[in-house]
Amino acid sequence: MTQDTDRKGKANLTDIARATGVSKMTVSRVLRGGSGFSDDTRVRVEQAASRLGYVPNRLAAAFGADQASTLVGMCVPRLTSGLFGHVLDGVDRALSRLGYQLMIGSSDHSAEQEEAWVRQVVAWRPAGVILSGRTHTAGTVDLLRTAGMPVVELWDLTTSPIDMSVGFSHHDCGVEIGQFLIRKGRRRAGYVGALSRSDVMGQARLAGFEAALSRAGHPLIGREVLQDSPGFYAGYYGLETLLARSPDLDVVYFHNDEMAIGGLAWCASRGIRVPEDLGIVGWGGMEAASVLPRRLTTTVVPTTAIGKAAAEGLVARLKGEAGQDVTVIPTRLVPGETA
Amino acid sequence: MTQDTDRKGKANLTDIARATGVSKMTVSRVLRGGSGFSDDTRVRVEQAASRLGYVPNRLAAAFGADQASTLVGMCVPRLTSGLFGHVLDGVDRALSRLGYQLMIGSSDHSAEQEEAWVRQVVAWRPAGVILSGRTHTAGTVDLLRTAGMPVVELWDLTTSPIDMSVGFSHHDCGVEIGQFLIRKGRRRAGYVGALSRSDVMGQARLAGFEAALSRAGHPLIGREVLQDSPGFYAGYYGLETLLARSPDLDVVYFHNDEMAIGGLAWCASRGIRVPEDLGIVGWGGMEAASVLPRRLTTTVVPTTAIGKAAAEGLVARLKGEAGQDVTVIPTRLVPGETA
DNA sequence: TGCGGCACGTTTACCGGTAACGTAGACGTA
DNA sequence: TACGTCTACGTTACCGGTAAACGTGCCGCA
Repeated sequence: MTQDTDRKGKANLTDIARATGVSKMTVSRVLRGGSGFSDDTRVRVEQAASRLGYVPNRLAAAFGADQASTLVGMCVPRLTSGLFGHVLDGVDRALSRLGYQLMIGSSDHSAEQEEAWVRQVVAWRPAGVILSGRTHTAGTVDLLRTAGMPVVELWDLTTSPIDMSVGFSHHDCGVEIGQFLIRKGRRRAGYVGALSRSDVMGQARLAGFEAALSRAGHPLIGREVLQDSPGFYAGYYGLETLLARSPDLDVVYFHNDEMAIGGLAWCASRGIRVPEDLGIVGWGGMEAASVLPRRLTTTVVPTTAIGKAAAEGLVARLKGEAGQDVTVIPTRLVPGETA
Repeated sequence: MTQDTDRKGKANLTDIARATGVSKMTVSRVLRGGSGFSDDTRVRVEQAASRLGYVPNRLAAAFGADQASTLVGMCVPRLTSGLFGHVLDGVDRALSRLGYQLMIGSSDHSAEQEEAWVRQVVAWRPAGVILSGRTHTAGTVDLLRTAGMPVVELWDLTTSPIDMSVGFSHHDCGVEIGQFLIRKGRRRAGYVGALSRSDVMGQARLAGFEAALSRAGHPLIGREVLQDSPGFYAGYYGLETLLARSPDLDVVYFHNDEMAIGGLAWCASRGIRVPEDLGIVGWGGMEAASVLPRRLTTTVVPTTAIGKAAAEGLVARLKGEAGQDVTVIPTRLVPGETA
């Protein structure tokens, strides 16, 4: 009795087996909901388990049955990004519903930091890994290939994924905005971005934007890319700097909505009318953007859906279901009233 | 030679031992950087390890040496919250620098969902757990107490933590804003909030706010608490609803900055002058708030610092250093220009 | 010459689960 | 009665590390 009640917080299968008078294998079978035991045994095992405050040891289970654990690793560029918060949320909801646990890390837009994280996380023998973007070091790819676990690359589509890819094309977002602005009659476009380390995805949008403008015969006039985090301040001061150099722009494409809102704030402070004097275009689909006095012209990214699709694709592959290698989750251009 | 080069992605200590001609215990010591081996042995082991593409198995390590793993669990109310994104970032940076891995989950402001998550995560025998808020089920507390691992409750301070507490008092935030508004001559205050499930922390701010107003003899006139997520929309329409009922308010305290910005947008659309006709006060210290045409009156929360302090406190306890049980990270009232 | 001590190892046991296989008894059937 | 089959368990081995205990050979020193 004494050893029953003084739960030291560490009852294991053997303790339950002893208390019940069966073998620990039988206890394991009952607790995992298998078969091969009587109803009477099941009840006695369950009671003993709850009386002893048994907490299963997944470490031992995942290690012993050397097959897949229920751990999934995910690496995002920045944890402070509102967009990736929604992606994470989509992943987390889908995974926890399916009984998986999420390990996260951030790369700070550095492929080297991503590799360091992958090296750490692979040591935990996770069931699968979700990465952001398509730019990885050779070491990262090697590590994941030899580990032989499902890998989803999300956010920026690639036609030759390590394993699976979920997202959209950043380049095409830029192209779409470029064509849209040309149709709206804009002819003198500028760009304001921010480069935290090597954010290749923002660069891909810019490249698409430039390509579309050039094809239309009205190439990009000026650009201002700050070495700063892509937030409101960077947009505010970035626009100021850009217009000091190129005062005759008629529209500015921003790295994202936060920066575009910073740009709008700067226009408001200088009495510049939007969109009459200057068009302002963002990217990302921040919630804030849709409640501004004027709806921001931007590209809305279905963040939660991307996270959900990535998680579900991963789990499908784990269960042996043949899923698609590349899943496109389309973005949506919202015309808004600022361009 | 063949078995050397055909790495099936699963070399273990025994393989390296065989390749090097030493025992696996010696390999273990070398790879963990201990002592008790010659320089020659070290070099040969390291070379064999890299040649075989050895990836340590932390599952086995954490399980075998049944002492602490390097896993840390953290549960936040919502992954999509900008503030908690920064907290997560602070935790993640501190932990990864110290060699720990982060497992996350979200409770959606539900103590029951938090308990379900704790039950999952404790099964992984993490080194420690970080929770958000001070409201937990009895089951959660029990689980963590018997598991006997360090626990940090962050965000909302409690004087009787499960183990450790890092953050500030939400109640005091409300009191401070209440006193501030009274000093500024406001006499007819309202409140607009949103209640996603049981967000007790917003309620604590409201309670503090009301108490301060009542003590000053000018109690809260009206409130509007929406059953919605506390974003821009909720602030916009919440203010509209509140003012329809109580048109003569002279200041409104919002659940957070997002909602306050929604409120500002509504005022702008109706030609209501801020702060002359109506004061607007937020909470949280969103980056956006400081670049608005008028700086928002709000309380800035040092989110990253809280995350960092929580992670470092946890690790300090793991290393046996005696840390504080309760760490106060003060918030800062920013007067702004909207009240 | 013998002894202690150090540097450099090896051996053994074990963590807590799970897979694979073994087995006793009940029951059905030819 | 002999044989097969099913149910409800028990036994054993093993996953890949780690801790602790236990060898060695060589050195210096009394």
